[in-house]
Amino acid sequence: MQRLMDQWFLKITAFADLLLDDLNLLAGWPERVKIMQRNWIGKSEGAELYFTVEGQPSKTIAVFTTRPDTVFGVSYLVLAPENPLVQELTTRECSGSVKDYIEQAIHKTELERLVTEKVKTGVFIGSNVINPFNGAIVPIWVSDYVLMSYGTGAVMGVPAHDERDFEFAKAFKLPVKEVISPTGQPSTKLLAAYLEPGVMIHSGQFDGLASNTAKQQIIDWAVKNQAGSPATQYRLRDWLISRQRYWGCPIPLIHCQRCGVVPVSENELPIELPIAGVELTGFGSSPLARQESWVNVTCSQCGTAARRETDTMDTFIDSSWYFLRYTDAENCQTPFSLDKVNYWMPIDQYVGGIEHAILHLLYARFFTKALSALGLVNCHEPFANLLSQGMVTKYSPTSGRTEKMSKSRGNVVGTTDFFKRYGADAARLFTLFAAPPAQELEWSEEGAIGQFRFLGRLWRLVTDFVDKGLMEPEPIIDNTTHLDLSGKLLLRLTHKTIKAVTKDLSPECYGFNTAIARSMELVNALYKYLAEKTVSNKLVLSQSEKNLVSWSIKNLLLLLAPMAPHITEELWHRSGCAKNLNDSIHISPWPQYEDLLTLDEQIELVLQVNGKVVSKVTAARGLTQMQAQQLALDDSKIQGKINGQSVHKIIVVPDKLVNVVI
RNA sequence: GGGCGAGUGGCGGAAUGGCAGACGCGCUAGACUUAGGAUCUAGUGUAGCAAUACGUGAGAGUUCAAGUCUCUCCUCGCCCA
Repeated sequence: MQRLMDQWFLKITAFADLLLDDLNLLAGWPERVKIMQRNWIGKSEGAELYFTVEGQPSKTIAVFTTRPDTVFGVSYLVLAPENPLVQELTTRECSGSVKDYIEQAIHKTELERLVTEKVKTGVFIGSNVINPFNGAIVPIWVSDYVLMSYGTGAVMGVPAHDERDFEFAKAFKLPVKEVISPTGQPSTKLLAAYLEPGVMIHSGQFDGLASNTAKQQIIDWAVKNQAGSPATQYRLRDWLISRQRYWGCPIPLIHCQRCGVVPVSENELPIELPIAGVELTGFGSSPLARQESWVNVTCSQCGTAARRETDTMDTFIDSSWYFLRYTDAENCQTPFSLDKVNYWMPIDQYVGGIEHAILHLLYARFFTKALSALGLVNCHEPFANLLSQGMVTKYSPTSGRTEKMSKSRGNVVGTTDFFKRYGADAARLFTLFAAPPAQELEWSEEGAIGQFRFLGRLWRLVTDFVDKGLMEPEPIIDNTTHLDLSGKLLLRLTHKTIKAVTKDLSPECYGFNTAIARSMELVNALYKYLAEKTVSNKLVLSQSEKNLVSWSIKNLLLLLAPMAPHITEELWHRSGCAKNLNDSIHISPWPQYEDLLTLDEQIELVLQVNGKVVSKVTAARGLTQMQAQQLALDDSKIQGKINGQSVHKIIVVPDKLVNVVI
């Protein structure tokens, strides 16, 4: 059941164009979020056309349409049940059926009314209108597929070129008049609405034009003849902020008999919720309305008795600007100061769930634009970069499916127990490792324990090395460093890892999962290297090798620090890398790599015949095209495949692959 | 019904148009151990003893070369109606 109520709205529609256009400024936002916002705002351009009521030349009905080019195909007009014109224009003979119809229509929700598959309902109200373009007399109907809140609450019915109108006409045997055809020739029989552009027919002086061209000419004609005007509609509605709840920020307005609606004066703000004697019954009016001592106040303008507004605000209000308060949280005078808010805003990186793609992010953008228009903040957009992370999911025993983690689904995992057993670093590492951040993440206890094991490996690697007295807190790697082949490989892998992790952690990438995988590879390689250098249970390293391993470990810790902050800090101190007790790994400079040192001396060249891998050879890096070709042609397996056939061409991808096409 | 996204081993997932399956989980075998749900080593896409063949939802196309680009279809998810 719906009922009519006076409520408060914020006029977000006044910013519709700005909110739409400025999406183009948001290069750092995911495309799909911008698309959702665009659809939500739903700008459609077209015209309002005026139909004069037959027999009442002073009365016209305005309809909004995106397809003025179909106006010659109008076979009826439909009013929304709530449209006041229904009462005015219903004839006495029709009043009974119209009244019954409206009675049942207002009990339906908007969603029910707009379902397209649903059988169309409606009744004729007895009056007719005149089509200003061709003078045709068409009947006025009332039907619930038209909403009062969109456009003018009235639409023109063009069954030949609109799906819903087609259904409606079929249901009530109304004429279907084709006015646009793909070929310019009338169709023999229309089995469905034709929605595409085409050539105008049965449209008087517009016949033969392309329908897209005719659109503008029809609007021009309407303007010249006072039969309409260009118009733009938005799907976006004004933001209803009234809630009939106790928990919420009171709307700071007073209803005065004499002055009307008056804002509460600034020195009386904020209005606090009454605490004593509040009953939360869940029935009837807002609990606040029953708090007489709170509700009864004096008008801040005239001083006579008045009543407070008892609606509270939508909580989206708070989330629309909290980030501005964060810039100046201890300010007692104003919500935030200009210099601080302008120093920090816009936010470099905002992270939020995809479920906020529309409402929260649109409202926050709206607030920023409104405050910007008032000169309270300089930026026009609050969030420069947006990462919309996926939801955490888990198998739910109640439904038997993997779904969003929530209390109601009974698939929540408490962090406290997990932290006690495995630590916060393991939990953090797992959530970063299990999937890329934008994707859904399925919680798995086994997977998280895997991260715990990895941290154990890291811990033993570092502490064993330190306990053996081999750690050099200030390792020097230069041209006095002499390394064997496996030492060179470890040096190179460390440079490669720094390069890869640095790229993975950059805002363009945010590949935390691969960053962790790279770090694991480095840990594995360090174990392998140390095992290789252990002879009959004794680890023997030259000074150069001690420096190498120390340097590698130090960089490894730095790379992992953002993702496993606690254990890396502890190891940083234990390994003597911290300068003093107050020093921290988290303020240490990020590791540097040398591109030249990431390159392998020997590479594996893949040899293909017709795109299929036939052989692989090890070769020096940087071979010329000719050298690589020759290498392939000399290979015995390649020769076997060629087997005397003529070679059409050879494609060489330097340092990667040679493809012999026969 | 519309919009958007995604389909890759037993599982989560890697892969500037250039060796599909990095890394991890799980599993298998072994070592160590009083013990193991600890640790270490090796193996692990499918079929096959093997050589090899086949493999990224299905089908077509572009290309010397397609998980990746284009088209059609199927399934799932999210948002909207």
